[in-house]
Amino acid sequence: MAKEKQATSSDVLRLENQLCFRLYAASKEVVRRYRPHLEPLGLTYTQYITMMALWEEESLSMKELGARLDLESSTLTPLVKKLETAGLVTRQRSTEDERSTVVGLTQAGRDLHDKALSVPACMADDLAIDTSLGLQLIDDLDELLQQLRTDNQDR
Amino acid sequence: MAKEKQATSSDVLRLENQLCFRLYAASKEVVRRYRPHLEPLGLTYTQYITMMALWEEESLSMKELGARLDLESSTLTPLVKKLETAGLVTRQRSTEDERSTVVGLTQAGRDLHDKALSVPACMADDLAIDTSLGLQLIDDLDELLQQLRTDNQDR
DNA sequence: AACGATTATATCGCACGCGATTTATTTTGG
DNA sequence: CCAAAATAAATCGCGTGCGATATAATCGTT
Repeated sequence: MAKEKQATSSDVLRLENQLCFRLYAASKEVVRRYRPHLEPLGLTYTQYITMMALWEEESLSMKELGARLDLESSTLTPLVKKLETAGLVTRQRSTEDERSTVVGLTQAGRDLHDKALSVPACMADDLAIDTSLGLQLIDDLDELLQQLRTDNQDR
Repeated sequence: MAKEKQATSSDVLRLENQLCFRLYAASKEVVRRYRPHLEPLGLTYTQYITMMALWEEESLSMKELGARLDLESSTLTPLVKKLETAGLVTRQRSTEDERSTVVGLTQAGRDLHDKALSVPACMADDLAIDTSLGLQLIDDLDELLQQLRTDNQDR
């Protein structure tokens, strides 16, 4: 392997693998760290981001939820049903388009918002990520996601 | 900590502000993009990175594999058993420490390496990530992972 | 040597996550 | 106006992913 600065073709090929694996590892690690903070709320990470979307909008269709969370209906349907069973959300067919299912918050779901307010601060403490690194990663991940989604269209 | 722009409590909860969500979304998207390239090999992404580790080392214990891939034995055991069923790897108890299970490559597993060589190039084409963005993300994710793992120790 | 602690895997239960398919509803083109 | 295409959810099957626990082997201490 070349030791100097020069990038060989195998370096370039390896880049994709390395980037993917690091994303995969970092994502799993951060979600793992969420678990203890979310457990008192009775939520998993995916349920938590679903509730976050609803705390912002109060009510969203399954399609809108899927677009925001980047999840398929096959993932979302059972997940939202669990939240419904837990008494946090309601599910009902839209009156204007009966193909659409609208998910809304119950009072218990709204109430959970207050308890959830402490989660980001706890996570910030727990992760103890350097702030400038965090901000830079957010920017770069946004750019990555945008690049991934724009060239999604020619597939 | 204090910025000129004060963050409100609801800003803190906002989906778009969360590093974690971006990692989660980016990781899923990249793994999704791998799928069509790995399907001809009969591998999932997790199976692929497992085989990559073995193509590098020829033989690894379950513990070593878990450390490399950042996976628990509860994930790894069934996964490696599937690779064994597919005829790609062997599993046997270590003779020197019978607690340890050693995973090795079969000839079919070694042969698969050649077919897999084209995958990173296909992914590089497919993702079409800006090189400097990719390199920067790798560096930043490395730093993130290191920070996560060092303060893991006081938990 | 003995036995409690540690270590390496394996097992179990639960929750994603998605492609493929199905069902119900709306939209559209002739 | 109506059948075909498109759309929105739901369902199914399979493969992770992990915490909790179980099991077996080794280590450490006396």
